[in-house]
Amino acid sequence: MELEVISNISVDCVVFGYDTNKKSLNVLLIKRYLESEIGSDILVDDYVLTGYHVYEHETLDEASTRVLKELTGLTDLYKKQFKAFGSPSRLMSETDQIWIKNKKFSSRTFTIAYYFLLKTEDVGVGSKRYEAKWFPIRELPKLGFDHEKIIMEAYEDLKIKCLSEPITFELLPVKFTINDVQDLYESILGIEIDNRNFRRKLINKKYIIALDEKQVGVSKKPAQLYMFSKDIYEKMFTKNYLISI
Amino acid sequence: MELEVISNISVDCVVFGYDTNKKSLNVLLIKRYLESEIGSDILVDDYVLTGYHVYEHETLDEASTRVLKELTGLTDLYKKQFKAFGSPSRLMSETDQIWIKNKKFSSRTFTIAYYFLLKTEDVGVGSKRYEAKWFPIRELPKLGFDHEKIIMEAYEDLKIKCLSEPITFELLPVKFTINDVQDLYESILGIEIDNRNFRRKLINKKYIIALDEKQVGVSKKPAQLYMFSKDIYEKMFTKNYLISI
DNA sequence: GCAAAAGTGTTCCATATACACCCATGC
DNA sequence: GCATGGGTGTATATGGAACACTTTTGC
Repeated sequence: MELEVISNISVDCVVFGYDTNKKSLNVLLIKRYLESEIGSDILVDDYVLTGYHVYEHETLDEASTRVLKELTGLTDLYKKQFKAFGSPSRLMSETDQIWIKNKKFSSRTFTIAYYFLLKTEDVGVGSKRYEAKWFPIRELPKLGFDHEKIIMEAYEDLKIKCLSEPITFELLPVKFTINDVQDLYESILGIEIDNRNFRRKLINKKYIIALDEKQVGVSKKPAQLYMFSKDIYEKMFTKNYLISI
Repeated sequence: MELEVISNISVDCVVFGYDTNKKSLNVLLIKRYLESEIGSDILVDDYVLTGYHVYEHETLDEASTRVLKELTGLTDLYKKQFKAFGSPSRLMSETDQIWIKNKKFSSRTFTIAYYFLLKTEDVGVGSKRYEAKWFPIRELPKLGFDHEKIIMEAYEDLKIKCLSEPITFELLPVKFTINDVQDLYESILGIEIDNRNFRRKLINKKYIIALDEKQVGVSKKPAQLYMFSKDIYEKMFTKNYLISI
């Protein structure tokens, strides 16, 4: 069977990358640029999410994994399908229409949106044929299609999810300090957290394991390093039915 | 513009209905039945979710609302889009293929799944051209397509969601007793809850309002009736950032 | 020695949990 | 008067929230 794309269905990937040094939660975006053939006016110049149409033989999950691998080379990342977007008007802005006509895409395309979690440093941006760039979640550039909406909905989902599941460790290096984790939560949630309470809470978790190692090469007191044990977490996990409405 | 359906995209609706008297959480399903033209063998005889293809002019939300209105006559229900399903194998069982060929549907259809919450008693089952029937969530019949999977994923989502948002009141009559609410949580979650603790918890909420009314027509001590005030809930609502991982 | 961030303890309060009996009503 | 489900109180334990100073290191 030939590889055949389904012309009206795509996946779009919101790639969240955390930069531990800059304490910045970022989104990976791709340049969208088009000049007119005559006069070389700039017709389209903005950013979009990475995404592509789904192939006939693929599941949605496979399509999203493929798209992400093409851009970053990475697989086995944390991934969540969080919402489908299919409003008739979602690709109807003037620039979107110019783009779609140029690329001969269908103007009624439904997209299934995923988000991925990784460390910003794990992506060799620019090594690929795409012009991809990290943007802090609070400093997004002009975005094409309905991608700003998609990013914001992914972010809302991430904010809720990080409160109840240990997905934050997908955004951190294997070895991290307690303060790294706190900084990350503060970045994601946009709040301040009391350091003493937060430390106590984390250190008491059995799946947060103190290593026999400290930071090196820092010009201050080197901090204790920890790791997260998914194994222990999953073994301990017991569903709780606390009703908090 | 003519009404034109998008042949490879549908919405499917998991309709949850709670029966306060029977203390039963139910799912509304539609009979799928087909006999062979010669010999009248039964080719297809099972149940499916209500759903239909999306029209060109519609959003996904509008399509789901339309489908639900056609079946139940109801609008303005609690609704959540919870997942898209698009595996190439999702409609590939033998009976599904017979059905699809008979109905001339596309065998690679993506569906965007929603769930709805309502009171079983609000639906006049049988009043429509569909043969629709309620089934307790733990006693589902043989289901076509991948609809058992869809229902189970909707149910998992509902279980999580009812712990943190007051969506349970969508499943109860306007006036309810505290024990009604407890029974509902026990039905959804499949657990037992301590009555004294549960009562105290609920009665202390400002948005649970004691009415000047008691049950009538019961052959026992009539219980105090309460209502839920969405207004008060929303005014009081403050996002909490409790990290419980 | 100084700048910079790491690390540390205690008190108070809210809320979850465990647990068993009396009460009001309709029949 | 009795069956049925409605309704009540207390003690304990756990964990969150508030709060400020000392320590360690590299330079």
